[in-house]
Amino acid sequence: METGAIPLSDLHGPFDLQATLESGQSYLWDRADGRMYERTDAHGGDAWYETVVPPIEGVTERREVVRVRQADGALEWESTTDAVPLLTHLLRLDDDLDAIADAAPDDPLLDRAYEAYRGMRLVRDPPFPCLVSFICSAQMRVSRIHGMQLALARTFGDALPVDGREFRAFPTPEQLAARTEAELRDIRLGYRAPYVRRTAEMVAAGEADPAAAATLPYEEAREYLTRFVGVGDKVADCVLLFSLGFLEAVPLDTWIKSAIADHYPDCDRGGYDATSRAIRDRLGGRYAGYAQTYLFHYLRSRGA
DNA sequence: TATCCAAGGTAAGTT
DNA sequence: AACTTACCTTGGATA
Repeated sequence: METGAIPLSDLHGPFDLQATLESGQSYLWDRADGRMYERTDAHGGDAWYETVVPPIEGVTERREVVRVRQADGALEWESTTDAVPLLTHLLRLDDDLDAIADAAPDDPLLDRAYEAYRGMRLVRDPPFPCLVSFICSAQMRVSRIHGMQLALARTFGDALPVDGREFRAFPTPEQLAARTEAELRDIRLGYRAPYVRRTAEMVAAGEADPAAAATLPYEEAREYLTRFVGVGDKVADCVLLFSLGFLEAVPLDTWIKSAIADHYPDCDRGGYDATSRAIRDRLGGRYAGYAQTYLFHYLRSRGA
């Protein structure tokens, strides 16, 4: 594999790899030491993370393996290709985090969240794996959602031998569409099994394409994604935020709902659409999704 | 050791 | 359009 390093001094603002990859945004990376999501807040800071990336329009033409860790003020990487453009894309290294944090509204809770995990970036997952991840996320704990994606890759994905090791690609829409509901239930997807299968079938058949939502205005894009089975407003917002670059998207999950109840009660407008607009506005509009993700990680990881 | 409960919701059926 | 209910599975809490 090729190797290299990206000095963090090249970025706009700080960077925290562990917070970025273990904050419940992406479920597609695996931690090489097997200690993903463990509360070893001693530091865990220099662990290797690895993933297999599908072809991405304008970034990679083939499937590639990437490993990355944060050490000595740099992102060290190993990859089957030059990983600089790939990591820049996946980890949003071009985001000006200082500017984003500075533009955030003056709010005591949000200030604490930004302060606690400063350096956490939003991710940009490949669309189909992201869509499946969040279909699986319904009523699940973060660590189990991650386990489900690993199981999908191990059980149904292609093996990629590299340097004597075997990596597993996330299954393609065609591969998942070819499985039965029972086979998906066998790896403990539960009632999400038919949702994943049907959605994979829709994508494989060209009936709809999650990436196509990227060209639509935000609320139309959310509406578009809900055509997939198992995708409601919340899951659609997650895909828009964590894959398609809609930084204004605010997924209304259990944590943000309790934050609304406790801290922004006037933003509760009953339905999803209206509440979404109100909290998006309260969290700064354009980068409201960044604020949401900091709040989510802050509230969830301090066991409030 | 046994039981209960909630976990980054959604779809389908009622009112 | 707003409100109920069922849905797989399991780690962690409670008895």
